[in-house]
Amino acid sequence: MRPRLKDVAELAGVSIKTVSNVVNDYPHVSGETRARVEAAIAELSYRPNLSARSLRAGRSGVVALAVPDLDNPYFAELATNVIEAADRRGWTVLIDQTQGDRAKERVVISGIRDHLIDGLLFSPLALTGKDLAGRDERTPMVLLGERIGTGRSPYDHVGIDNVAAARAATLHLAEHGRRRIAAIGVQRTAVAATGRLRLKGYRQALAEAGLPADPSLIAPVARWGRADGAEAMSRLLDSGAPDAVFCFNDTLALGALRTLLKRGYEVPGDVLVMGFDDIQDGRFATPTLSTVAPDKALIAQSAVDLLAERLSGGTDKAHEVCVPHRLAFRESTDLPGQEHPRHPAHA
Amino acid sequence: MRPRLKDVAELAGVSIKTVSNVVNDYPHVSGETRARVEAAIAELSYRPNLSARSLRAGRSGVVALAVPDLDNPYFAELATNVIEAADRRGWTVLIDQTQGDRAKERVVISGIRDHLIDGLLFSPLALTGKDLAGRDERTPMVLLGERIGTGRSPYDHVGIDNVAAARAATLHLAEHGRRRIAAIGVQRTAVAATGRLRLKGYRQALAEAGLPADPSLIAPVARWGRADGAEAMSRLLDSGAPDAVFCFNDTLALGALRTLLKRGYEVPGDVLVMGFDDIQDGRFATPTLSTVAPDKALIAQSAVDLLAERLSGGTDKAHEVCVPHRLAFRESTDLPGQEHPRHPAHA
DNA sequence: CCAGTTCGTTACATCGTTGTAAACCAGGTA
DNA sequence: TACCTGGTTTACAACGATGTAACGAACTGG
Repeated sequence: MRPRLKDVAELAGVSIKTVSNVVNDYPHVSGETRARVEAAIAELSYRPNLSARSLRAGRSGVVALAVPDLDNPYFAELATNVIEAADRRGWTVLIDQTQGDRAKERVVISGIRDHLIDGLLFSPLALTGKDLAGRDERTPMVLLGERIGTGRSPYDHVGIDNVAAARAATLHLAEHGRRRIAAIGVQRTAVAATGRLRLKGYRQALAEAGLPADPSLIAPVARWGRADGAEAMSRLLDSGAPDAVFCFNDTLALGALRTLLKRGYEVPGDVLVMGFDDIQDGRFATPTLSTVAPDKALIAQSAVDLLAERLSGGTDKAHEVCVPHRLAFRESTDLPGQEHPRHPAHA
Repeated sequence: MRPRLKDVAELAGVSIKTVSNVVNDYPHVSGETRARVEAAIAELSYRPNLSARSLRAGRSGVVALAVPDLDNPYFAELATNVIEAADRRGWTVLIDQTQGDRAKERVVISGIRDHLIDGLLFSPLALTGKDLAGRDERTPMVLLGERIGTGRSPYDHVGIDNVAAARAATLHLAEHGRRRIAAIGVQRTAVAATGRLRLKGYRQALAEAGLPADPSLIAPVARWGRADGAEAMSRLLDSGAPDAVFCFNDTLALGALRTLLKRGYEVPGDVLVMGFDDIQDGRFATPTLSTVAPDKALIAQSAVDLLAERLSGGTDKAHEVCVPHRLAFRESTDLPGQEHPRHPAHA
């Protein structure tokens, strides 16, 4: 079996506690004893039992990150950043995939892993305020991205200003003189707060630019995947072509781009395409994808910091962190005055 | 504080063990007692302490998945599948990112999380056989993808036939009559067994097709990202254009594709492009990316199954599982006789 | 009516660790 | 010599859950 403190203690001829003291760098251990214990530890290649430790300490050093789907590059990149930020604090990250499914999301917040995780970083899609209200508030939770419920929630939240970002993105399209600017990403069924906020920003921009709000230019989707974007774009083209399209995330945009190119439209010549999230794929698509770039590293870092504050018994008041974003103008919107190598085959 | 068995027991007026029996569906509990206990559990919303359980049981129900980088869609998709397969067994997955860094990989296999995880699913990049030899064999480990060392390793391994797959992919390019078939993905510095195997398959195919092995057509890269592929393609074009390119993974291929289109080449007209991994991005690139499609779900499932067998004290002999793959021919290689909508702007 | 069986419940020890408090052993002071 | 002081080490009791063995009660059959 695996060696325990007891085995090390016997081999070194000291008490269990002394070994524990050595392991934990307790100061008052004589050099000679320490050496003997360390030799014994090495010989048996002893490793502390983390389960016992966390039972004793009431802390496990593990936090959970719950996201809809790692297949989605945005969440994969977010997870990468979260894992790195957690690592800096010596935490381990455990990942739950909810598929954006309400039942699964409910399981995640229900404390199913209570006592295994010290905290939860949660990126919800389908939960309502009611679901949250029923939650036992034992394990601290920080919400990422989507804010749940309309009122003041008791949970820390990290996000970006979706309305402002969507507004700026849409305005950018309008500044190119485009007048039929479509939007892809509204979700009819789900709670989809994020989608609603981006829609709001889109509408604000249209109004600001003096453009009519044509409902036929708003393409609903079931999910935010590439296939959904492709299919939605197809519908838009069938029902009267737009001259620009703002997609609520990059995977939708890549899908839309695919449809456009496949059907012979030139991007950005015929249709401008703007995405949201700044996933890596967009930087290597042809044309490269203009997008809203949230500071993902900062989102992850802020979330981990908030959680750490909660864990150390910090403030009661729920914090609301708004992480900055910037717009990345690339070939798919071909901003004049900036250098953008046109695809020569189209030139 | 959080309720323990003891609190529930007191509330229900029974012993701790009886509550435990109810929680664990132990058969011999009278209906009346069970009801009372369940009521108490609900009232306190008691949750078992998983740390205590795993201390007692010697099992945590947590397995670790160590991959280079979730940013890479291949590993993100693999992780998705692993999490699903683990979920079916009631396991939780904890993710380590190694960045393909040898030091970090060594930490992962060194049992740093001994006793927290029951098993390890490991996708190594940089480790040598020597690193593995020094490992304490306490936590069962299953290797994914890369096989380590040349001889028989004591570890279970799940992978695909890289040589055969690369050979088939390259032959497909040759069958189109292309004679200057480049390869992107050789890594000079690292261990990179996978890259070597795919190179071997590539060479076999060239020989088989009676094509000369021109070393200037082999483009080395530092890593397997999009930027590396783009840059390698650029070098290939500068040093005498190839008429087809086999990339050792899809991100390299997407990078290469980007460079080709940016520099005015037509794909597949001027240059055929073939990738490896079948990540989702490739299906929505323009042109869509032909690729080798390993059965990722089966890889994940097999790995989890092997680990489960080890955990239940299974066989001593190391298992070697070879998961089937298929070739996905898409627009970037434009297989004649198959329907492939050409990009109308190019038609 | 009692031995034997089953059922429901319980006390206890244990998993491996660490905080607490107390014991121990110098060496120095009174 | 007796006492104190400080560093060093130790015994013990938790943390919360569960397997074991044993208990009393209710039931069976002879």
